[in-house]
Amino acid sequence: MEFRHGAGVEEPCPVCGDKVSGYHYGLLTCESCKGFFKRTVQNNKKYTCAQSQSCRVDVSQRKRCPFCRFQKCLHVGMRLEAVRADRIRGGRNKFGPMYKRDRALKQQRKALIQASRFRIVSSPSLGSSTQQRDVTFTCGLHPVPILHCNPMQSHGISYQPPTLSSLLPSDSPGVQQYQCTSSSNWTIKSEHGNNSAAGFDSDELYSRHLPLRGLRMPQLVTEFVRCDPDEQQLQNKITARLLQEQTDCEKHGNPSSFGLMCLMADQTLFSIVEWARTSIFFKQLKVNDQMKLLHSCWSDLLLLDVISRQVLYGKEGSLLLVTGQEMELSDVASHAGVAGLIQRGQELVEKLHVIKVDRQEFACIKFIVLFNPDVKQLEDHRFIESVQEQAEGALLEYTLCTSSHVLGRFAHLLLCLSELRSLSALAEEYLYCKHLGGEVPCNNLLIELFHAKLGMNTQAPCECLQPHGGIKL
DNA sequence: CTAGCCTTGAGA
DNA sequence: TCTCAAGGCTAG
Repeated sequence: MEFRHGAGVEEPCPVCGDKVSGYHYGLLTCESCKGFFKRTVQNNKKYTCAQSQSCRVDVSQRKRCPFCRFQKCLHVGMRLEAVRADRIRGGRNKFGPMYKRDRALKQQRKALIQASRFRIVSSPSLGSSTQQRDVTFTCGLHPVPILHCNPMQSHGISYQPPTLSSLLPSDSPGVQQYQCTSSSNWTIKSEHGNNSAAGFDSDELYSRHLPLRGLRMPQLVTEFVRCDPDEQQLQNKITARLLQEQTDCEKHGNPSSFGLMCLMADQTLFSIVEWARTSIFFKQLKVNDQMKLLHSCWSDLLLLDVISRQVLYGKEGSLLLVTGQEMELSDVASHAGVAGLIQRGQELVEKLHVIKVDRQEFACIKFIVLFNPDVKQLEDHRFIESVQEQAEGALLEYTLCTSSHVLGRFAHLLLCLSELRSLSALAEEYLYCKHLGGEVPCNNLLIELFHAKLGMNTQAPCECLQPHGGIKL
């Protein structure tokens, strides 16, 4: 039977990714997984896995290992008790109200996301912000005011960072079993309310006017936050690396503040790659897709890292660096070529600060940015799209729980994300000018990623896009 | 054994 | 009466 209820129709089967045909045994699945689950339970089948009980289950390989397929059915939340012991056909079971709630929730979420997107597309303020791009953007080579302490070397540094491809695992992680594949396993409320598949009570979604900060949040948000590195550890790590660079290169003349900033950005990019590499969902992607995603969004993530630090820990009027040091914003902004960028960045920080965006929301936004299904030639496009949808859904549910404004906060965050992307494009432009002026230290990840992105945009083959390619500058 | 299609029947 | 999630059937 075709699934004809509108909402959720585009969602893939959480077990194998095939087309969903309706609610079966607790959640939306495809016809084949429904049949497989029924046969297994009715006939009390016992399977064994010839491998390590972590076989990939997708449309093409679902027949290979029934053990792992059944494990995945249970993992995503299919209900044994929905298979009737008496085998009586027809009628309705006790899950009816649960399906109804889930459908309503999905529809609500879809409508809210669409409404938010519509607002973004039609927002005149955003249109103008993109048009405000500084066409007279100068490529001035004046040094950016330096930090208050620890001036560090940048010119002439024999800096040899690993390439992006060497930071990512060379083998395909695709063989790993998906660990958390469907939003269904935490959006469906169990019949009795206290034993939903992953602990999230969908009734909370309907009491969105109550301030629920501090109460249970969507499990996916918890998962996203768990992937985030500890700020203090990150600070220590990057400071140590930069100090090492400094001692290695003390003999190479006067330090350039811009070069120093590049090194800092470079180190931050390493930490971003490390974050992505070890994050839920991302580690399940093939290396080619991982590289394409990172090549596409590195500058957004880098800027998001800077901005989230200002919002969460920063002080007004100063720029808090990843090393914990502070710079006077007026000093930074006085530098030719970045004034517009700094001002808009500061406005964005202020907006996010006013609405008190928290770690949880930044964690979701990072996943929304990383899992961009618009990136060209992705192998696992459907999975990437579903992760972005799940991240958007998690953010929406979180904002519904924490804000009294149903759509306002979520829409506002997406608007800010749009502004972030616009700003990061501007920052790339600035970096490109600096690069042409020979001011960006060579052999750094920043430049590798920058060139990779240029290659993507022009659709020209770029060696940096190759999984095992190195830096060719 | 799989998976697409068919039949059934309680509840809205 | 209609819906749709159960179980059943069967070709491949």
